[in-house]
Amino acid sequence: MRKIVILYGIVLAALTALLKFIEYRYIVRDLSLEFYLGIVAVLFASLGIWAGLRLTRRNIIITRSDFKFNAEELGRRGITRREFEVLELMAQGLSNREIADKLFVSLNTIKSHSSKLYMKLDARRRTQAISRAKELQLLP
Amino acid sequence: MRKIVILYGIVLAALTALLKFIEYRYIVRDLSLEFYLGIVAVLFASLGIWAGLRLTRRNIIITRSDFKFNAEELGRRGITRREFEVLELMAQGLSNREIADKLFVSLNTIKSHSSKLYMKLDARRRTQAISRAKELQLLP
DNA sequence: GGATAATTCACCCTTTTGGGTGATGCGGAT
DNA sequence: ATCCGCATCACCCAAAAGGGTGAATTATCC
Repeated sequence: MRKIVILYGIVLAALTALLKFIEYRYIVRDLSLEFYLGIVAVLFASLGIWAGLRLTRRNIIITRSDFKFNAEELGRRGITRREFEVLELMAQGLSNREIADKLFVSLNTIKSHSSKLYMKLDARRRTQAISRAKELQLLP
Repeated sequence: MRKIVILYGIVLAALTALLKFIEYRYIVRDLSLEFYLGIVAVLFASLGIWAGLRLTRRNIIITRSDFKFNAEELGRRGITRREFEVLELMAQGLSNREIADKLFVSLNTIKSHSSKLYMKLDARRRTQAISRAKELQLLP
C-alpha cells in the first residue's frame, strides 16, 4: 500500500513536470485547464482502477438463501485465501491433480495446502474437512 | 461500466466548473497548476479505487430452496438402501474403515458399495459423489 | 419355487490421499 | 533492516480409496 502511494506521488510529480516542460518548451500557453485536468483524471482513474483490482484480489462471495458465510471463523482458524480456494474446489469433488491444474501449481503444493487445511479444520480426511467446513458455515 | 464512464465525465465536468467558479469568484488566480492536478489526481484515484472495488465484487447468488429429498432420483439411478446409507456416512466424512465398523460389515463390502455408488452417480471420487448427490437433492 | 435383486466378502492391482520434513522466494509489518 | 507469514515445491513413506472380477448368501417379488 505504501508503495502504491509513493508510486502515485512519483507519477503525479512526473506528470506535472512533463506538462510544465511542454508548456515552456513550445510556448503553448493556451493549453486549457480542462486539458490538464482531463489527462490527470484519466491517468489517475486508470491507476485507481488498477490499484483497486490489486487490493481486492477477487472476493467472490457465493451466497445462498440459507447460507451465511462465516468470515470470522475463517480468520479464527487462520485459513488463508489460497487454502480456502483449495477447500472450495475439494468440495466440488475435484482431485488434487485437478485442483493443481486448475490453479496452475504443482500437485505437491495442493497437498501442502490440504494438509494445513485439515489441521486447521480438525479433520483427517478431505471428506471430513468438507463436512466440517459446512458445519462452520464456510461452505454452502 | 458505461454508467461509470458517464459518471466520470460528469464528475470531471463538475470539478472543472467548480474550479473555474472558485477561480473567478474569489479572484484567486494564483492557484497553481500543481494544486489543480493534485486535487484531480486524488479525486480520480479515489474514484478509480472505488470503481475497481465495484467491478470485482461479484455476488453470485445461487438461490436454492431448502432441502427437499428427491426420492425419485434415488429410484431412477437404482441406488439401493444400503448404498444410500453408505453415501450418507461418506458425506459425514467417515472413512471406509469407519463405515464398515459402524455397519458391522467388512471393508471390502463398503468398497463394493461405494464403487457401485460412483457408477450410479457418474462420479470417480467420493467427494465427487457427495457433491453430485447434493446436486441431485439426495443429500442436504 | 424360481427368478431377480440386494448384500456380503475376497483378491489383486493402481491411483489418490495423507503425514512429515525441509527448502525457497516474495511481500508485508515492525 | 529484519522477521514472519504465505505460497510454492520436493521427496519419502504409509494409508486410504478406487477399479475389476468373481462369488456366496440372503431377501423379495411374482
